[in-house]
Amino acid sequence: MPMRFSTRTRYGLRFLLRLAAQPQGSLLQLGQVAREENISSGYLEQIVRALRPMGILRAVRGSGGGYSLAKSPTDINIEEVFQHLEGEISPVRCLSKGRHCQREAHCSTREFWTELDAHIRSFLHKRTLQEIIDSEKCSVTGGNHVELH
Amino acid sequence: MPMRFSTRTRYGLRFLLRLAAQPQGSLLQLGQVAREENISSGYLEQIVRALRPMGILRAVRGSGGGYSLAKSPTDINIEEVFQHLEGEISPVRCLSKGRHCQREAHCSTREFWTELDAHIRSFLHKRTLQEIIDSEKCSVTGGNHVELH
DNA sequence: ACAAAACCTAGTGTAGTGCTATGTTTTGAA
DNA sequence: TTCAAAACATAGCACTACACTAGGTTTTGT
Repeated sequence: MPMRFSTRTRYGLRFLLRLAAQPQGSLLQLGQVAREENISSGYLEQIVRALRPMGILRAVRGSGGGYSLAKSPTDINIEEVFQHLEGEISPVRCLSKGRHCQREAHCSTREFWTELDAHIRSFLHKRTLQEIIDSEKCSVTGGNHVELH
Repeated sequence: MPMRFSTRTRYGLRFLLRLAAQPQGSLLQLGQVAREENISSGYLEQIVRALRPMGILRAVRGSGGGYSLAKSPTDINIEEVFQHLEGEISPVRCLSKGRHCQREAHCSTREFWTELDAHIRSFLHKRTLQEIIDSEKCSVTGGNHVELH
């Protein structure tokens, strides 16, 4: 039933959006996000760890610490974010880099999967974090905080 | 790591392509496809069963029976095929029909997921089985039949 | 009658998801 | 200099979905 992004990707994206919503330079604590988004903080820590190599996070350790964005949301590419969170985004395994499919040479569907892969990737590649912020509905009715996870 | 289509979808598509490659009206046996594509015939039967409600298959039972396409490949839509094989194609669960997500009203990412969903769907919706046949490479080197599954 | 095909259902090993538990290290404040 | 609060880190575990296998039944040509 999948062909789905995991919670890792969904939660990770939401975390980044929270950071982006903060005033420039101010720190946001992971625990607070976890509480507000109703996500286990231990789990969220793992997710955030996957993002660290990207270099888009500034972390301040110790009491009073927290996270902020190290780059502007306009410079944070969603394809790259998803690659770090999801690991890989190919719609079929034989397109994963490093993989070598034996059918390759005479596969009747490879061309199709390649095109689909490119189509999805190009969508993600064109997007930045800022664009997701911009596309948010203005009709945020706020108030209750019953979330799903 | 997924965000992947399952083998059901991949095998099912390959089965349909085999049928399409047959001369008009002639029958192709599932067992033969299974052997040639190196797929378990029991598993392929389950997959083919999922396609039956679509009405694109003509099955002849009994000895000497087999399958053929009940529609022209130009009239077989890939989105519909995938929906039958995969069950559902939403990149996130909360977009599945019938599902009601509690975050819906104030979700900062819903708009984004909706757009991605539409983007993938439109790609699949535009395609027919015939177009996949046409996009096959002509460089089919044939000969060896070492397949992966 | 028999074989060969389509048709059908239940069960099963494995991998990956979505966590929890349990730490260690860093740092500001008392 | 102790304490608490934060980031940082690793192992393990329950559950689900995937990818099958096993073992049938029904239909039909020879």
